[in-house]
This record gives sequence, C-alpha cells and structure tokens, in this order.
Amino acid sequence: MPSEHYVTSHQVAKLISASNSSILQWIDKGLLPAYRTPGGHRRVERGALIRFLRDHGMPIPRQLADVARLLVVDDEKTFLRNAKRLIGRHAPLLTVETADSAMDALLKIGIFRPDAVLVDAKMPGIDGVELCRRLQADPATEHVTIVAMSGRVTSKLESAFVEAGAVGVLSKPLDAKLLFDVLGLNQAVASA
Amino acid sequence: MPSEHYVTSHQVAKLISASNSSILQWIDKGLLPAYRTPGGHRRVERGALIRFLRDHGMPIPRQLADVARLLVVDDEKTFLRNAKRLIGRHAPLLTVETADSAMDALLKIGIFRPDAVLVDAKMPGIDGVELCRRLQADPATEHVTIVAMSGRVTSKLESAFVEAGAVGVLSKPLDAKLLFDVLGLNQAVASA
DNA sequence: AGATACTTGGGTAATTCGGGTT
DNA sequence: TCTGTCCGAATTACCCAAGTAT
Repeated sequence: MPSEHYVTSHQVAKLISASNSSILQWIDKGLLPAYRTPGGHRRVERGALIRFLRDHGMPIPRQLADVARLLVVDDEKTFLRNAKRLIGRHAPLLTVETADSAMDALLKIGIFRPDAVLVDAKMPGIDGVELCRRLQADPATEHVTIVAMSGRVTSKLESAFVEAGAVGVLSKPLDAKLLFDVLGLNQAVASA
Repeated sequence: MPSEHYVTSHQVAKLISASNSSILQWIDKGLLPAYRTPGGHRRVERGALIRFLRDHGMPIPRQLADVARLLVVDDEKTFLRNAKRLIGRHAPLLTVETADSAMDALLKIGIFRPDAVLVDAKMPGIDGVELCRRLQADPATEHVTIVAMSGRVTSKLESAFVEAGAVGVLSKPLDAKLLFDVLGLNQAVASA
C-alpha cells in the first residue's frame, strides 16, 4: 500500500520494525499524532508518520517516502538520461530509476519495486511481451503497471502488449503528458 | 532473532562478545551508525554492523552472516524439485526458492532477497559470470553469496566464476554436504 | 611511575516488548 | 482477523567508578 493516506498502528509497527505496544505509547504520549475512528481505532496520517520519523532521526522506509516509483528501461543511456530529466520536471514527486539492460531491469524490478515500468519494446535479450506476462503471473509484481514504448508503433505490436497485460504502447520520442495519462497517475503525483 | 533487520545495543554486545558500555561508546562516537527510538534506545542496522566489523577487521559471528534464504536456478524442473528436497532434508531451517529461467531468476533475486544463489553455469539466456558481476556491483545485492554448478567443472570455468565474485563451482549432481560447506553454513542451520 | 585512552561493571529509572483478555 | 487496553517482565539508558593496555 504505497499510496495509503492513513495507516493503522500495526502497519506503523511493521513499517518501522517496532513493537505494537511502542507505537501505541508514542501515540498516546502525543509524540506521534493520530486520529481515532468512531470505534476507537487509531489512524496515523502518512505525512505525520514521516515527520515523526524525520524529527527523531529514525530511518524512513522507502515504502513510505515514495509516493510512486517508476522504472524506465532502455538500452540507450542518453535516452534514459533525457527521460529521467523529462519525467522529473513534470512529476517531481515521482521517484524514477533506470535500467540499461535486460538483466539490470529484471534485478531492479525486484529490488526497486516500481509501481510502474516503462520499457522499450525491442530490447536485446528481453522480450517485452514475455516480461509483461511474467509480471502479471507473479503475485509479488502483478500490481505493476506496464507501459511499452517504440519508435514505430504498429497495431500488431500494441495488441500483443495489451493482451499480455500492458496498459499501452507509446511512441518515441516520449511525451510526458501522454505518459502520465497512460500510467493513470493522478494530479498530485504528476504536478505537485 | 537472526533475521531481525535492526538489533539493540545489547544484542550487538552479545553477538561480538564485547561489553554493553563499549557498544554504546562506539555508537556515540559515530563509529557504529545507529538511530534512536523516541525513548532513547539505540537501534543498529544489521548491514551497518556487518560493515563496521569488516572495516575494523573484527570477526563476524555466524549468526549475523548466516544464510537463511537460498535461491536455486536451473532450467530443468526435475532438477529443481530434487534439489529442493535434498536441501530441505539436510537444512530444514533454510528457506529454499527456485527459478527455472533467467528471467524468473533475476526477478526472484530482487523479490525473494536470497542470502545465497545457487546457479547453473550454462543457463540459456543468462551469463552466470555476468550475473555475479551484477550482483557484486549493486549495493542492494552485493552481500549475496553466489555458488555456480555445472556438469563439467573445468579450472577455466571455476576461475572465471571466482574472479567474478562467486565462492565456488560445484559439480552436478549436487552434494548437500559440499554445498553447505561452500556456503559457509553453520551446524545450526544445516542440521537442526 | 605517570598519562592517556579504551574497556568493563554496578545501580537506578525509564523504555520497550509480549501475552492474555475484550 | 484485527485492534484496544492492561499489566508484568525483560531490556536499555545513564551516570559513575574501576580495571586494562599502550
């Protein structure tokens, strides 16, 4: 749940590797602001938790800090650099990571845990369609949004990707507005 | 708790057989990175402790470096099934995951976060030596222990893998005792 | 023998943790 | 199944003093 606005006390405990009891005490002492539901359950606002952790010099889990994460995969380093800059300018809150090879991409999908992957349709050593199927098949990655991109978008290419689970195929060069639209990113992430 | 992400100062003291007071001083001097809970308790990240010990030439306790998760990579499903059974019988405490393709292996390295990877030297679509280099290069995976395996082990093959960061190359069929030896597993995990 | 720095140990107050029950 | 509340047990911090090595 990378974009939940409120988290329960137990979720907080798991997130920061502390015991449930400690979280409750911190809340009750007023150190960590929290609301109460009508039923008496505590709810902690995302931002409040981040501020609490920052103010106490405690490590902030990436899961909390990042609003959304995007992995861009292309074998041209210059393209990656430009794409990262382009996206960063239009969506400062989006954490962007890049991979310049198939091996790097697969490793980083697991490590970086992106919410979305933007992948070149014709990477050497990787079949983009097969990648989509793999990500869809594994429970750990099935939630990942996949967008392909290509210099020449054909209807055949597009249907193959969409059938495999991608949300669409974009044409190069990249259009930031179109990308965010396809990714379904909300305004808060895209503009803020 | 051998797999806790954070450890207390007292646990550190016990782990490395030093006094509680010394640990506190090392932390307060900045030699050993740690953060504080709101109540003032110190928490040390596992990785930070391992780096601290390594940088100071101090012995690293088995409990800290112990292998807990192993990923076995081979393109033959029957081999994977047998290997999992073999390893499970000899090391019940070891969590074993398998991957039957290069793509699957790379994804699972990130998702499963293995402490060690046992990989066939000649997998279609993946260069084992290159995999070693990649894992060594990324801070997120540099700690992963890599063991290769092959039906025909040559000295050339072995030196190539060792140079790339693997701890060794085993011959097929697999010998559980030999595997645990190369992995540096202690008795507790290997037999228990 | 002195000086410095590092390590260790005791005693009390406070914090964190985990279980049992609603 | 998850969460709240209560409570006791274990752990930790902190301060101070003494031992050890260079």
